[in-house]
Amino acid sequence: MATILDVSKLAGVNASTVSRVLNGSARISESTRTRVLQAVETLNYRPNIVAKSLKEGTTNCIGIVIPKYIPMMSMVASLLEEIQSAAEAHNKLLFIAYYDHTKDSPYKAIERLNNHQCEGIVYWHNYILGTKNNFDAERFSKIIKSINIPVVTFDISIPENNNLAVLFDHRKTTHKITQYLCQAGYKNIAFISARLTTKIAQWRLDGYISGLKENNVDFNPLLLIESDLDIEDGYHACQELISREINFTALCCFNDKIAIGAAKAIRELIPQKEIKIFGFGNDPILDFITPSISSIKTPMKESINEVIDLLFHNINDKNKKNTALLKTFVGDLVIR
Amino acid sequence: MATILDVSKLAGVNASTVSRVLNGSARISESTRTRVLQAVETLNYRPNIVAKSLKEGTTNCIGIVIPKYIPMMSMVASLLEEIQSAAEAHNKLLFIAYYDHTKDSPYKAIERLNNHQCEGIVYWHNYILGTKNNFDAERFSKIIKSINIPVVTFDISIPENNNLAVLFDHRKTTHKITQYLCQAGYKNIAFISARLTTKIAQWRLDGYISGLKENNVDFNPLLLIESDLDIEDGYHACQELISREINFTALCCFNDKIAIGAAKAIRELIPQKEIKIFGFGNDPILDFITPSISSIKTPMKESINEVIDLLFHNINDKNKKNTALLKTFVGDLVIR
DNA sequence: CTGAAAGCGCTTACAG
DNA sequence: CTGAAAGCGCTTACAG
Repeated sequence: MATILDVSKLAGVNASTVSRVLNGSARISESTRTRVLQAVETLNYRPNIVAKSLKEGTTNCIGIVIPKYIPMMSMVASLLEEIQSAAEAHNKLLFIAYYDHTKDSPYKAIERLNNHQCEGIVYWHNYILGTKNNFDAERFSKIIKSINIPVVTFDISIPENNNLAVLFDHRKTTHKITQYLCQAGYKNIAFISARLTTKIAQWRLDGYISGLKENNVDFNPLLLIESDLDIEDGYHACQELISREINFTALCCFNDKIAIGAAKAIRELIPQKEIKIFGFGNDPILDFITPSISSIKTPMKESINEVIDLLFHNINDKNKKNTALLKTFVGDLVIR
Repeated sequence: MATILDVSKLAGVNASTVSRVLNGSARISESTRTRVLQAVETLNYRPNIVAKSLKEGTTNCIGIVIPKYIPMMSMVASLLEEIQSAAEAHNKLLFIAYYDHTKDSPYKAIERLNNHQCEGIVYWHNYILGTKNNFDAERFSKIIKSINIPVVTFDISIPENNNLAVLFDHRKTTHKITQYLCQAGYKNIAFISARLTTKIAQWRLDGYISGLKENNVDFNPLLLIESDLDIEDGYHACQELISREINFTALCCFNDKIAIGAAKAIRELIPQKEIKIFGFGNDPILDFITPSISSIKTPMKESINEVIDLLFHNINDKNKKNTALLKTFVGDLVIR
């Protein structure tokens, strides 16, 4: 690859002049400019961004840390597309790092990105994975503090990180659902929860129970069942629920996949019953599933935009103000 | 951020010694090693990889270029996860860049990655987008040649790029389906195709027709319809097909989404008929759709592994041998 | 085993 | 308007 020196020699000028022509950072006589551009063309010269970065102390890169095995694939895709668009608009390139169930995985991902001199990082938390890898908020915030770039956390808030975070109110989510169901006259509302070892499942359960309570419906533990997160898991959980013979008339599921599995079990085992099913995520596929599945539409687009805003605002503003940075989103009911 | 000089001062040694301790590139006396590591710890020093890259002429980064609006979201997710794992295993970080329907988008994506000194690039082609942005193979191969790093192309082959590519045989795909259907006794096999302006649609159509021919079934143009790629599009295309009243008994669809939409139309409009439906991609959701949809399972895992092999093999081997690098995959039928 | 020096490819004050 | 020099933070031959 040609360097700036090669170009300068060919054009018969100093390297600094080439730099200035290419960056438009000074007035250059028309004749030298032409000669320089000519030489650039001939040599097919492209500036080495690594050298540029070292000199300027800025890499024009941002990073995103993503959990593996996300239940909603489409979320990853849209998050990535949005963040990448935003990055490109700011003329930055996007690094991507995954973390998984292994112990040090989330911290290492952040450190790798930081070592590559990213200017900012988005960390997407996943409570399910976080339970498996023993996510340690203290260790996490220590790392965030030790590196010197903004880290926006998605779906988790770290107080020591100035609450630079975008959250979903998981409690309100299920609360909205039971509220809706109770007011529509449903009383026996079953709930297929995620494993209750996870915070997120606990919050959702809390919303479910408090929604019932507000409508004077007693919580019946027999209507509650824990499940893993895939379609098959929902299918089996619902089978089990049905076998308890408590005659539920509505069913709230932790996510759309579980709901799809549950719908299948209902279709096969108790097709004569009309059961109102709720999922979470509002996967477009739901329009094509029988029996119908209502869902919660998470404001992905808005929340992602918020993440992006927070990130770039904090990259540009070195003097981070301690204002309220935390943004919380709730989903909307989509009834089918 | 602390630099290597800060560390060396604190430890009372030369910067080169710090470098050697950290890289294990020479024998160091136990006492200096301890002092250096101590200083590293105290200052929370992390080497600046940008400086290291400039010096070593290697950035430990690879890049991937992905089309926006992929029909199969889960493919993006798995491709990214696999490539990222491989990258991490090779101790490399992954850049991601998207291209879209705008004219210069794919070339620019590659150039951006190259300017950031990636050591290798994976380019994932999409024929549908390629039609919209007037993908120009000549321009593309010119760029690939002008940059000096290996570019592995996925789902397209560029001869001037040493055919460093992983392909799907789209023709064989539909050929397999019609072959199967004909031998199972189906004669009126409808086909919801993608827009025939795209190469990929033409290949699939070719496979469809030749499969029929081999089984002495005449191609009936009334059984063919063009469609866009989403669920709704499949729904409408199938409606139209049904309104033609040609009594098709089997239906081959360009992808799973179209098939899902078509299945809905069939469920609603002609529920009494038993129609054998085929999609493409074998989305796991198909197990939960009525009426059943068979599909083609693309060997994603294997093909991605092949991409990764080609990429890292060519990053490490500077003297690219002109051996057969092209790998072609065909999908398998999954009957439901 | 360790230090001093040179250099990776840029940019940018400083001169003129 | 342009050049010469210094320096970003590393690594690595070269000495000793």
